Amino acid sequence: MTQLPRGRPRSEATRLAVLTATAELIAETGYDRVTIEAIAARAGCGKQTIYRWWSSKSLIVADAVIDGHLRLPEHGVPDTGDLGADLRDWVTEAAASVRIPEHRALIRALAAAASETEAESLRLSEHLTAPHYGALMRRLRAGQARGQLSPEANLDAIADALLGSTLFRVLAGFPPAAHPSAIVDLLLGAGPGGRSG
Amino acid sequence: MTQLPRGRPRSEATRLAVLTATAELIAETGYDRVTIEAIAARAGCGKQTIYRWWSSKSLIVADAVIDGHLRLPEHGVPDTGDLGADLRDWVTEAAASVRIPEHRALIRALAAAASETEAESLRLSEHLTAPHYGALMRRLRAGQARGQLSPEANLDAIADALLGSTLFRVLAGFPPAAHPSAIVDLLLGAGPGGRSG
DNA sequence: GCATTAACGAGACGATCCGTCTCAGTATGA
DNA sequence: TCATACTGAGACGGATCGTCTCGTTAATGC
Repeated sequence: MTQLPRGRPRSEATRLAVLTATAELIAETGYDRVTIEAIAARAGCGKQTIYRWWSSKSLIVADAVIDGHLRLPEHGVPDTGDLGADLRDWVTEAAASVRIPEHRALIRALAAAASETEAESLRLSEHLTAPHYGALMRRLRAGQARGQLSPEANLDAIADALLGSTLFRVLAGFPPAAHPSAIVDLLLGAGPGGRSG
Repeated sequence: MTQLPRGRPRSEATRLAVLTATAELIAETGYDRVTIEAIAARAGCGKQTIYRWWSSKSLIVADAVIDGHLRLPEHGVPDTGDLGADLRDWVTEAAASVRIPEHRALIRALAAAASETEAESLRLSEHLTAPHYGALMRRLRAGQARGQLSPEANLDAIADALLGSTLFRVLAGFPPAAHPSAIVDLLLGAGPGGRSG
C-alpha cells in the first residue's frame, strides 16, 4: 500500500541534531536570538536541510517539544482518585518546574512562537496546548463523574484558570506564587468543607 | 533644583508620531513584521531619533500602551459595591475585547516582547502588568473589606486566575470562552448560595 | 544678536540573517 | 549500474539591524 521511498532516506541523525541544537540554543540565548544559521552550524548540517523539513523556526520548536528534547512541565495529570489532591500536586509541580530557568525560557519561546502569526499559533496550539488541556479536562471529567465536582461545574473555566494562572506568572515576569495550590481550593469550592490539609 | 535643559528639547510631536506609527503598523502587520525602519519612515523621523529614546522595539510598544495609543482591555475595574457583578462585567468586557483582532495582536506583541529577555519581561511587567494587577487587587481588597470575600481568601490566587484565564485563551490560540464570567462564580465560591443569574 | 547646546531628519555604512539556489557527494531501490 | 532524493557546504541578493556622520533647527545664556 504505502509507496516505498526511492532515493536516499532522510537522515534521522541530522533530524535529532537539529532538534537538540535548537533546544540548547533556546536555553542559552532565548527564542528570538536563535537563528536558523546558528542551528545549522551547531547541528553540523546545511541550511537547506533544515528548510527542506521545517518551514519556520516555530515549527522546529514545536517538533523539539513533541519529540521530548524540550520538556514541558504540564505533561501528566495524576489520578489517584482524589481530585483535589491530584490537582494540588499537579499545580505545585508545575509551579516548581517553572522555577527552572530552562523551563521558563521554553515557555517564553513557545509564547513567542505562538505570537508570530495567528496561523502559527493555531498549529502550535493543536500540537502542544490542546493535548495538555485535554489531559486536564479528562481528569476533571473523571472527578466530576465521581461526584467530586458539581455536575454543573464549568470545567472549561476551571481548566482555563489552572493553566492560565501558572502561565500568567511566567509570562508576566512575576515571581512564582507563594501558595500555588491555593487556586485549587478556590476552584473546587473549598468553602463548605471540601478543603483537605 | 531641577537642572534646566540646555539644548533643543525633545520633540513631543515626534515622540507621539513614533508611538502612533507603531500602533498602526502593529495593527496592520503584526508585531514581528514591524521594523524600526518602517516606524521611522511612517513617523517621518530618522532612525537615530528612535534609537536615542528607545533601546528596543518592545519598549516602544510598551510606551505606546502606557501612553494609550494602544489600548489594553484590562484598564479599569468597576466598583459599584457589588464585587461579583463588577468582576463579571470586567471579565466579560475583557473577553469581548479579546475578540477584536487588533487587541489579540497587541496582547501577542506584548507577550513576544516579554519573551525577549528576562530583563525586558521585568521592565514590561513593572510598567504594564503590575498596574493592572494592582488595580485588580485593590478592587478585591475593597470587596474583602466589605465582607464579600472571606478574610482568609487568597487574593493573589484570585487575581492570577482572573488575568491568567483570559490571557491563556488568547496566547494558546483558543477561541474565546463561551461563558467568560463563569470563572468569577467559581472563584467567589458561588456554590453555597452566592450565584446570581 | 550671537554663541552654545542638543535633538532633529536623512541616509550611508558594515554586519547579520533571511530564504533560495547550486553543487558535488552519498545512500537507497529498481 | 542507474535513477532518485537527501546530504553538507556555501554563494547569492535582499531586508533589517544598530552605529555613525552629515547639515539643520530650536532651545538657553550671555
